Amino acid sequence: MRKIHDPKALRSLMDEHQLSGIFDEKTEAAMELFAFDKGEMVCSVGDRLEHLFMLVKGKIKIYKVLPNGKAILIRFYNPLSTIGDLEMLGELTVKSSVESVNDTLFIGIKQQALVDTAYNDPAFLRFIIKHLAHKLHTFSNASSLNLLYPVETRFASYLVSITMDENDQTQIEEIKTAKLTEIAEMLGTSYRHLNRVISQFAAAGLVERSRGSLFVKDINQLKKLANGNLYS
Amino acid sequence: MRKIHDPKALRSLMDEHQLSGIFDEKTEAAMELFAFDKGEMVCSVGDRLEHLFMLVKGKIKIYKVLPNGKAILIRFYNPLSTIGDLEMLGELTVKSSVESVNDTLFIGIKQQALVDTAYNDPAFLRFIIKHLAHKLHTFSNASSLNLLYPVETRFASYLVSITMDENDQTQIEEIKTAKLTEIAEMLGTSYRHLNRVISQFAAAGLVERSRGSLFVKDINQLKKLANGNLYS
DNA sequence: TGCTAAATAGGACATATGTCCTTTTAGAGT
DNA sequence: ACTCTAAAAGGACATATGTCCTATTTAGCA
Repeated sequence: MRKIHDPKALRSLMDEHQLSGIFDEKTEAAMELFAFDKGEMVCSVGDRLEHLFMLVKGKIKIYKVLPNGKAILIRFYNPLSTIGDLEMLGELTVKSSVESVNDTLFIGIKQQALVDTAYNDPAFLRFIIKHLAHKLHTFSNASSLNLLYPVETRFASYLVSITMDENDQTQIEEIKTAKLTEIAEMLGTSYRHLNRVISQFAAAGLVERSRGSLFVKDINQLKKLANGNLYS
Repeated sequence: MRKIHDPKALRSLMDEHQLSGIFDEKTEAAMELFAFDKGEMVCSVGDRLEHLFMLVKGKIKIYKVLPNGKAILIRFYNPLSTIGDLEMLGELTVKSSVESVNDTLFIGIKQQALVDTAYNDPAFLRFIIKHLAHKLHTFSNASSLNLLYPVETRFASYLVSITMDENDQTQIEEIKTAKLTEIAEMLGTSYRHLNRVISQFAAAGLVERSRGSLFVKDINQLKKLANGNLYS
């Protein structure tokens, strides 16, 4: 995590996401810009967050570590999304892990500034509520669907999510299988089964596998399989 | 839905749930008491809510109707929970269906009153945020677990949820299988498979089946199977 | 009471997925 | 280049669940 002191960039990002002028000045004054690198953890279970973050650029991955020690993918977030809203205003410690999928930028508000100013700014609080509501809604969608669709569909969706950026442009076509095991866990399935699905995709020409990497070959077909991109 | 004009009861329920004095007077003044009967719908998909409700007594069931027309259980709520927060402050129309499991009481705040007063009451907004955060948290828990546990576990959990009241007392032991088909949908499984699980439970003496009703015989054993009651 | 339609239960088989192992491959180190 | 080890791939079989169909029961009604 790097703090970036660049008021002009901050202002421009706020404009881009229509954040300017809706909060009171004290809240705005407390905002700073932060950058995370690809693969960097934004927060982990048990952390005590020092900032409330609003994702303004890049993509992040939310997952949960279960009692049995396994991780399961909850979803991806694109801008504009908030991180730490639960923790700041409800629970105490982080309950999910958040990882930066590519290079990301966040607008952050320090905990103390929240207490001093944003806590009493109805516009800010309504902003948070709106985003929480959106999270809850998309999340309940995703998870009902999760229950209903096979791993094949979920994996296609995962590939699409990780391959497309926020403007629906193909971003990467090669996926480093950090460990396929991890992806399997994320999808709530076993490594063995994920493997089967990959073989199947490979046979159909949707992906190509070589030396521990996956290459997406036919993103459009994958999109069809994904049934409307569950993880977005 | 019946509006109940009983300021004393309202006051006493607010006390019981530590709601007194945390909002500003205008917000409090806008609160009214509502009752729903067992089985009554609190809201359905597409509705435009006229009130924000806080469940103060009884139990409600949240489910979602999917594109394919099927319904799937999201969860049960006990007091104190809010209904309509998303709709009032984020989305426009109701996205999930809410049904009163038994006789319930809600504190309601009319939409107009929200706009006039509660919208600008930071304490109230923080209250909503806290409850949204809790929903999101418990919900993400439940749904990750859902992905991991078999129908057997989910059904045991369903039985426990519907059988226990908010004080963990056994409430009903007979379950009218309104239509087992519906329960199957709620659990995201097929009628056929639910049937298998029931037979299995019956064979193990956990439930008894007769003339379209289910009788819970061994709630403790069911609790064990439920693995910590996913739906709560 | 007997008849019929709908609800319920269950049989047979197919598919999705999990578990456990074995084989193959890719790289690191010599 | 050779060997060794860990990651990756995949075979074999078991289990969970879905689909389709048939048998049985229930409940209303003639």
